[in-house]
Amino acid sequence: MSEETKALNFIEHIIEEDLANGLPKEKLRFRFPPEPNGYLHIGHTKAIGISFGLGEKYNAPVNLRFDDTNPSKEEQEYVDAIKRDIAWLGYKWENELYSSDYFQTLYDWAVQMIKDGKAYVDSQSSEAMAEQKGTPTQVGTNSPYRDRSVEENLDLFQRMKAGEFPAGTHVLRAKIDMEDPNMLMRDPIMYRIMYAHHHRTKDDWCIYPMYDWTHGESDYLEQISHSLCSLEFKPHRKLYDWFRDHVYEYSKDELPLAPKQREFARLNLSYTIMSKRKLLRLVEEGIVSGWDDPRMPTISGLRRRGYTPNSIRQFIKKVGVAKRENVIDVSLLEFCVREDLNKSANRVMAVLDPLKVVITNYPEDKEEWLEAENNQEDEAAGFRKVPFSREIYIEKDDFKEEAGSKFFRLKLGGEVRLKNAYIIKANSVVKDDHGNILEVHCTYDEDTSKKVKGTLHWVSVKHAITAEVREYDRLFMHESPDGDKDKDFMDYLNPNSLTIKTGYLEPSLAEAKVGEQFQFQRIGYFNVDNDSTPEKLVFNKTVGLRDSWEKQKPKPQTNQNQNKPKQQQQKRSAISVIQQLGKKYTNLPEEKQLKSKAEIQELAKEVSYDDLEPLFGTAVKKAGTRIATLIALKELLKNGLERNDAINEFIEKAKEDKNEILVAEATDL
RNA sequence: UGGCCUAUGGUGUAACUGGCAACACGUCUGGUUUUGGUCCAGAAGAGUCUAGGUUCGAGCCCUAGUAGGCCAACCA
Repeated sequence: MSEETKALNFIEHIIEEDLANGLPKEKLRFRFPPEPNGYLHIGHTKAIGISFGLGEKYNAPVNLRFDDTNPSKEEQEYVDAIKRDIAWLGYKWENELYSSDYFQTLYDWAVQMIKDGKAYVDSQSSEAMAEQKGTPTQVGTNSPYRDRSVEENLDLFQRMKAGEFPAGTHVLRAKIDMEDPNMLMRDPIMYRIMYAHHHRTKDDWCIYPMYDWTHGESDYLEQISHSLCSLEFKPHRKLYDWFRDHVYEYSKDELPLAPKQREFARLNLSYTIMSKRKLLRLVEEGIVSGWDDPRMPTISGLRRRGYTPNSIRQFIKKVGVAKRENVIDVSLLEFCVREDLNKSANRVMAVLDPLKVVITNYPEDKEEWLEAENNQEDEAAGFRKVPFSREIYIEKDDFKEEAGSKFFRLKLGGEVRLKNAYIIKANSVVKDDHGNILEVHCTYDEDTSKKVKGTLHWVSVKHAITAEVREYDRLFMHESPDGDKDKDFMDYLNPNSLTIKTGYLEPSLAEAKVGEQFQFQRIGYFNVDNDSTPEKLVFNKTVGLRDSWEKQKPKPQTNQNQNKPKQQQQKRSAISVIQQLGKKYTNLPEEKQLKSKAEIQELAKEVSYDDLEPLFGTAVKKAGTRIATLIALKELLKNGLERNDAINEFIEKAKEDKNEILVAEATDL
């Protein structure tokens, strides 16, 4: 195994370090712990990719554990969807587990904690407890029940479990420190009473453990070595460790490994939302057709849209892992699907916005079946036949009566190649009363060896089959729809996120099956939607082809006002740029020094003496800054600045400096 | 009147124990091409938030500041 020293992310560094410090490689174990209360989305794929990716990299097991401690929000439907999505991405979990499997162990440990005086039953209202909890900037105060005896706590807790109390009357709390600056340490709740039906444990329990008391302990029970989660759980780490250290004392003989939690920044995608609650709202309010609507950022939505597992895994690989907040541009995701589909999708011809072309010198009854290559990127893809006849459709955009030389599609008097067929020349147009073009009349030439600049896709009118084609645009018009706290994300909905067209397709598509993917040549990648039937084909546009022609045309209107954000990073003052250049100056190779020097001289024109004088006092050690200052000063002197004592002193000091460059700059003064 | 985390080209990530900032996307040229796609060649774009300090030498270490994020659910 030749270790090519690939750049590691910070989590991999941690693991490598643990390994180097004696953690046996066989002890490595990870987990992905979704709560089954919604569908997985593109943000989750990052967490999935990290933990399962690590499992693949180190050949370590990865558990799929459903964090199902809140029966009121969780459902079997979500469990099934989550499993389907992870499997579809191509990941294999070692065990399918549920936090609810550990309820009894958790309970036993809790009893142990009570006996050790580390937990107590509180019997106040949630309001009273919230009040005592304090605020981030204000310490909390102890509960009046904090010092109940062990016997009383034990009795109460058992009776909570037995169902003797109504919901909300008692809770079990860890006894930690109400003055801890970390609010999670202020006697966090471990159990609450809930008379709810659990999707797995049914009605066995009426007390349910809270996240903090469940999650870390589940990790410990599964002997997870590295418990990876997103940044907002960072404050929980202190509590994670506190709970873990206690149960470790109870069970270290059977469970020798103490897991550690580490946190990474979650993924954000521009122009989309990632909150399960908000996605649910889109579903419930009928904005989208369901969790798998192709416009949804859910995994099932992306799947239906035509994204491939491989493209999503590539995407996750490319976005990397770090600890700072980030917003990934959707163009990266689009790049990843195109890259994948380019290799695998067969090319076909489809016209989505038809204009009829009549080839006047082609016999009325004649038809030919011409050979077409399925995918030039894949030799094995083979060939198929496409029918040609006197009347064909081309794309409306592909014809103009008159156009400049930059437009190398069809224009009157111009020639263009029909993909897989002949070269045609446009001679005249037929228009209706309003001047709309109805037909273009062309003549064809059988000699296909000619050099012509443009190539168009087309489809024979007589042979064309029709299909419903759904084109999607981003769901939101704002780069971060939920970024503004006092603006509802629904206000940014894009009313045109779905466009339905009738497409005219080459007949080979008649047998296309649900899920099959194609490149409609010169347009984009499309797949057959679930709604498709043999009687009525339905296609989704996955993503358009890169289009360098579109970019040259003047932008229609509204969109892409990239210049708007224009972050008001106030232009940095000339003097501060000079300082910065100076900082580096002495480290630069000579060539770059000259460049910097010229730049400083240029900037000096915008600098006043008052800007410069404070820099005379720069520490002797900072030779670079002094050089830059001197260069700028010389420029000012050249432009008529009078010398004064401060200047003279600065120059004299420069002449005596040990730095040669500085001395050299000073000598000619 | 707190605590914790973060700060590198437009975006995202790199830079092994300090040694003149790399890769990808995007952008712009040019070439090839029966897709204005793909592919190939090349370019521009940051001197690493600011100010001090340690060092022969700092994006990496220290101090202070600034900016952004997170923390007050019987949610996870």
